[in-house]
Amino acid sequence: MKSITDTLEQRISQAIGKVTGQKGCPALVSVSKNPKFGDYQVNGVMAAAKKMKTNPRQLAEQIVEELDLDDICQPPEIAGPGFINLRLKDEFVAGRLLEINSDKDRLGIEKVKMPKTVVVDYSGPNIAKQMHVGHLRSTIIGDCISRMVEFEGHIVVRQNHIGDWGTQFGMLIALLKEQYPDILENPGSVEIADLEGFYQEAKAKSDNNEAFTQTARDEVVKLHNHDKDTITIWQHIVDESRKHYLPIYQQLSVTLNTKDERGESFYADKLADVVEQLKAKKLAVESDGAMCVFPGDFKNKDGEPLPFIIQKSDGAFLYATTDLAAMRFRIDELKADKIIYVTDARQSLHFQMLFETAKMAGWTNDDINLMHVTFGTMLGTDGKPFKTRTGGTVKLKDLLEEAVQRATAAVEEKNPDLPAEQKKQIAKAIGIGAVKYADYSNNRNSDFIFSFDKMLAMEGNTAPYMQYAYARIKSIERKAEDNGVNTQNKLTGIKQLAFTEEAEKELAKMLIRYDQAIAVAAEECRPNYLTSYLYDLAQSFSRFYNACPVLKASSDQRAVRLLLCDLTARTIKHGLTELLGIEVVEQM
RNA sequence: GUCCCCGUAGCUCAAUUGGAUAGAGUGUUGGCCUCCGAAGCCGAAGGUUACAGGUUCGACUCCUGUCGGGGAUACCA
Repeated sequence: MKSITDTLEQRISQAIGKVTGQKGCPALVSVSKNPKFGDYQVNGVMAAAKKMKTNPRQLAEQIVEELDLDDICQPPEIAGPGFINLRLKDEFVAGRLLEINSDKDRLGIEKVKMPKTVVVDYSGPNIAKQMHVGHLRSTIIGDCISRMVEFEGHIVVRQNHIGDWGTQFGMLIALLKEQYPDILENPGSVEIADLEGFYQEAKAKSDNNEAFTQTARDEVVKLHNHDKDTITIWQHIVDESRKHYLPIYQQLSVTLNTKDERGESFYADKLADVVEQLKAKKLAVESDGAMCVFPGDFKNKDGEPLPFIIQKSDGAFLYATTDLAAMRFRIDELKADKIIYVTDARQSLHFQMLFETAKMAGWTNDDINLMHVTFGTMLGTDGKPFKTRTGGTVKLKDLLEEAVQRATAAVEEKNPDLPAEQKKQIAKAIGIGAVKYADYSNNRNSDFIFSFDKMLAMEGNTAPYMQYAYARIKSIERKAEDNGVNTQNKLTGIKQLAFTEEAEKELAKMLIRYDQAIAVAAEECRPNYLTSYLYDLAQSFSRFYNACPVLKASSDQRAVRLLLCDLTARTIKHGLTELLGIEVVEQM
């Protein structure tokens, strides 16, 4: 079914067009902030009046004359300088709820009619090292974007642009060869249990031992020349590394898989061609020994044109080259209509130059939407970059473990009598959910202060609050079941409902807005719009819960209220598990 | 120097991109459990949206400038 905002937007825009005789005067329908102004408000009349050089209130009256919204709204009201305020009819709201109720999978939300191919580039860990907190935001924000866009009905191609080809692999290969001289005979027998330790060891040796440094350099050259033995060892390191980061994706309920990996190594043999073509197009020129493109009018600190360096003076390629190759692959082979890059804000200049260069080269055009989705830095409670007490980087694994541990303590305190296995599962859902939700609920552009205490707080806009709201509803349904009322049986095939209490209506109106929340969050790539909606919904439910007894209500009322409970639970569950990748629990 | 992001209640943050009286949480404070899970709900207090101009019916939002914080800025990614 079509979203209410879209329906209203369409009909009212049409009426505006008819009255003014002009195209391009959108109705600009939005949800009213203040209930005094109804449920939805039309903001576009003032702009249209300006265009027509006419009185906005009069224009609004003419538009209202022309409007037929009787099936949806009560008679529209004109207010202020020329707003049109709309109040939904109870019957319409009830009808919507019944439609949502009858669609178990998609809660009545239509798929887009014209699916696009959307490439989402996110996570992208440097796999020589263990994943640390710096990877968290890209990983989960990108995952939520992928899930939302996919749910809308677009074709999402996830791309995990892993760092698997850098110079650091030279020293890892050299060290592995040194420690296990017979590794080539049986690479599978060698395990790297402590990836980070192994990296540190290689780095220390590289810093202090010239002979080793030279060997490492030689290995890089061999790697890039596809030397068979070196490639074998490299592949082994990649495989070992994968054993470390795939479980973290799994723990985070991140949808990335091995098949989504398309890292630096994949593009390695496409880089020379990128440079050749840019040279042929006369875009790349030599400057200070390096091959550079000078896109746009970016300046360096001396006020001179800023180069986008695609080949170093020693002949090596850089991430600019790789990103250009990747963009060509995504547009030419993956047929991307849109590419979303989820990386921190510090890389914004790089992406501006990348996009500009690709445009100059004719590798992309205005039909392809290139979007750099930025996010701020993760800070500690002291406001400084998030580090361990000793100043090291925080490993993602440790961070998640601590979150689960803290959640375990909370569950133990609140609900000690649950079976141990269930407590464990709840603690995991709460702990991991808290970490993810805290990040999602923040505006991604702001720097984000990481605080276990805040995110695990049981009150406020947190994962536990959302999970609690869900668990409470499930508790009602269990109680109903005990009284011989099966909620699903009761609600299947329900044909009509009537609201009696204000709290019921408020909750119902929240429920029918879920599609709009997803649409906006996906469009802007802002998960916090979604969490914000879910939180409003949960609060709306809590008010309803306090005001309207469900099980003790009369039979008719009970049916309406059970439906409201069930749809709330399904919406929260869908939002959390399907779109945010956060588990819900039946009890907590 | 140039460019980008940010500056909103004591604190942590929103504000659907130009809409009406700037909202939540937390903290402070007053109330609500013989009633479906109080990890909850209702109320009070708390603001010159850093500052100064400008654009217009209307500005936290757009433009100009100033102050303050962060980041980027030639061969790491």
